[in-house]
Amino acid sequence: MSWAGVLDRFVSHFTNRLDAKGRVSIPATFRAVLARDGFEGLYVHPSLDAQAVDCGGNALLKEIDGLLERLPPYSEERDLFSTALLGTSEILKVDTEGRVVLTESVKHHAGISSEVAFVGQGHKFQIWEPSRFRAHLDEARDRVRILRKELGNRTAATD
Amino acid sequence: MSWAGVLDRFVSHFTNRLDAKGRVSIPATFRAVLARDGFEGLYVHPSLDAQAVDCGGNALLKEIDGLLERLPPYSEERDLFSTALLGTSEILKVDTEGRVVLTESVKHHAGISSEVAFVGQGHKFQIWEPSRFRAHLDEARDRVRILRKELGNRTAATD
DNA sequence: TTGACGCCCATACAGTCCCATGCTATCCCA
DNA sequence: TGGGATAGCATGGGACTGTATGGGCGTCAA
Repeated sequence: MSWAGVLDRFVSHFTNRLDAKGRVSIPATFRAVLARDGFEGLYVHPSLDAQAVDCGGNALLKEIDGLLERLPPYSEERDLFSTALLGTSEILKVDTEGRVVLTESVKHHAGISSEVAFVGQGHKFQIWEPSRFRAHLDEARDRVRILRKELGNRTAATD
Repeated sequence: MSWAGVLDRFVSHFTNRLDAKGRVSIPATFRAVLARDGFEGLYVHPSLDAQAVDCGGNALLKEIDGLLERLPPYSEERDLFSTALLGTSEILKVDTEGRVVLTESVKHHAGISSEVAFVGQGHKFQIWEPSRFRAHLDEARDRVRILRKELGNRTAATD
């Protein structure tokens, strides 16, 4: 197995605690990916579908930008996307210890109070309230199981 | 901070209060973008399809110019657009603390009384009455979910 | 003169920086 | 191979700085 490119992706998940000031450490491995990406700070925006918040750097920003650029200026479509994507985004500062302060809106959207789950998703990662993430994960596993059965006839499942 | 490509975009949203003199602080991060843009003051005009006011600097002006240029000269269409966009525009002065005084017409169009929501939209930002913005945002997110599905075939949507 | 506006200084608070601590996993050497 | 030294990481907390906000004062124009 080749490890090339692995350092560029957010993988695995970690749970860290908020301190009294509302700070939480970004997992060191995620920080390394962000550093490679070259983005200063942490770009975040509430997920449209889940009670989670998408986080990342230039890779995530580029994805969003690419979506917006396809829409004609002054179209209502574009304003809607800008509002929903850029207007709700935030750029969090990362302190020298690699921590961020989550804003109220971020915590509210994800239902976060004392702990935060960081979940790698390749070019980005998500933050969740830990118990909600567990529930989400269980559901996802179930659906994967079903999907794999359906695919079973056509493809050999990899380990 | 050294955010190439990020500092020149309006991102995130903030809510600030009007003081007794009718002044309101432009969020510091937005001021930084305006400074980079090089525009003196703040260019504003009522949004065409929302109860909000579009604000920005040279980048916004350029977009408006570009839009008008694409319309046939001396056409009724062009007259209408230039009236709606340029005729209702104002250039607000920014004081040494980074505050502006909103004109009556601006406040009236957006229904602003005591608080102002600043909403980043990339090359420009909008100002809203906060509760109206919340409502608009809910609607915008709903519609983006739908639009994204329709666009799904053509673009890689964010998940 | 009065009222609106620009300019300047004052202040509270949140955000940011910097240094300290405990824990764990890793390394090194006997 | 075991056990102590070491380095990296999550976490805590004090000090300071920038930002939003409030208010005073002079200026210019009706």
